[in-house]
Amino acid sequence: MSVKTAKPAKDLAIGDLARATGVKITTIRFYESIGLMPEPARTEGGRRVYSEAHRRRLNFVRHARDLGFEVDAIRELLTLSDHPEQSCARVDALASQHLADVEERIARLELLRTELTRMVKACRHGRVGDCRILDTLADHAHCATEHGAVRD
Amino acid sequence: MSVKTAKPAKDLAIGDLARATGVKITTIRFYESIGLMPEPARTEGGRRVYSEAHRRRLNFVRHARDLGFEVDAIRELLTLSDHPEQSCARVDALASQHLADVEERIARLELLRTELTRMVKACRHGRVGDCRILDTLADHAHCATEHGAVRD
DNA sequence: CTTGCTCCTACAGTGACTGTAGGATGCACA
DNA sequence: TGTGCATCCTACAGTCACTGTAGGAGCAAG
Repeated sequence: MSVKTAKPAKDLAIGDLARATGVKITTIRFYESIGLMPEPARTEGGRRVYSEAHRRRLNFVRHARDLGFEVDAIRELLTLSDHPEQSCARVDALASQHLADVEERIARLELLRTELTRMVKACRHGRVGDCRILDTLADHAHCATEHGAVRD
Repeated sequence: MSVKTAKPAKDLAIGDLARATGVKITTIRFYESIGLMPEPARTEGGRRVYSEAHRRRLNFVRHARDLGFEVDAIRELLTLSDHPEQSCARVDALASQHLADVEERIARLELLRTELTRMVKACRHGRVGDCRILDTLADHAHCATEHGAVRD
């Protein structure tokens, strides 16, 4: 009763994989060098040959990076997804922590936005000598970001 | 009619300057190496000696960094502030551009927050094999950040 | 056989610092 | 005058997640 849809198991060159996932060739090689992607098979000429499993894994990595997860977190998520019987509490914790980080960055950036908006509005478009923006930078007596700067 | 308050013109060691501005010693030396701070005088033993002018300049740099300005922008702001007769249009442009950058980053992070919140809420706290978070990372059919990822 | 695209390795560069090693200086106190 | 210790010095490697470059080799079509 085996179905007739023979899986093509199509091999992909690194360029094909790059196009299929939207990850640059150099980045794929970089992911291999840091162990995010396994070392693929090679042709006789030494070129990398990827499978569908590689494509799925790289998609996972890319999506996690798009969501801002750090490489170490992605490494852990990949390990976790290889153990489907375990509790997903750790997955939840990683995602929740990342969400908290994102929210903190938003909060800091909103303080920055407030301060910068005030600065820009104060500008009278005169000469540098009378510039309120530079005054603010020089004096900085009342800055919203005084305790705990942003540092991106 | 000269006033009696003789300016002390107090010299500062690098550690004093660090305490006065909240910038680490290593960072002060780094700013000197990239030309944000001028090379100070030295004692006979080779230690850096700073003046009040240095302190003011370093405060300016620190405040600008706290507000997220990049080093190149700060370099330009410093140059501008040395020419008080010029128009401050360029200062305004730098600050406005930076504000726009901050707002764009906020917008991107808010998309991220939406997506991450959805992911975390979908988690059923079961086993990894049923994890919705990992599903989202693997499939990623409907991601808000599909066009233009964050990359911090 | 040649053209031109794809791919290879190895390494340096990015930004804004931080950390470390190994040694010199300078000042207070005995 | 000695000694102990905080402060300071230079030089360089490490951080993060890539990106860019140099110099060459593989491979398919014309």
